[in-house]
Amino acid sequence: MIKCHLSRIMGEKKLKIADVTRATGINRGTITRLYQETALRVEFDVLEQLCRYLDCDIKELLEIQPDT
Amino acid sequence: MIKCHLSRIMGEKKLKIADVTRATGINRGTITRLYQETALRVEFDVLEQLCRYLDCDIKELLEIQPDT
DNA sequence: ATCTTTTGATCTCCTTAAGATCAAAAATCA
DNA sequence: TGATTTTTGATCTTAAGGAGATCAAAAGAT
Repeated sequence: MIKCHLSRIMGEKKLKIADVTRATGINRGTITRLYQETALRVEFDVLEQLCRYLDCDIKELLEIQPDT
Repeated sequence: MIKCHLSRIMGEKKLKIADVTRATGINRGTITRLYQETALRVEFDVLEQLCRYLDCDIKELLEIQPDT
């Protein structure tokens, strides 16, 4: 299972979904899905834009969870 | 730009596309696109299966390239 | 209380991966 | 070398789910 840490990172930076939407131009629905962890895939340019805006690495955003 | 290092990793391990297809069950077209770097997005479960099979981390497979 | 902003929910449209197939190229073997 | 098997490139259709938009409710600000 792949875990997306967007909500934690945004929390740490006190960012709202609307902030990320405004700053990156990424569709709000897309960010919401990643935030809520309902997304099953990701476009490479979305991943890149998010990392750049959040000033983080891919590995900080996406992590492979060990099986439970 | 996001760089996918699948071809290099497969090369190092001397794996063919057919090998990865067989072992992971991922569609050959999907692996080919990642190998040729024509894919524009990736399903999370494909990413996970590839990392597990190749025994690598997401960061070894996907990297954000600095602008050229 | 009113106005603005944010967010959750939901809808349609569109892109592209998934999956399958065919033929050519490459590799394996007799 | 010729025959057989394997691998791969190309391409087509189908389908999944993100893109984009909208509406209403909730939250926040004035």
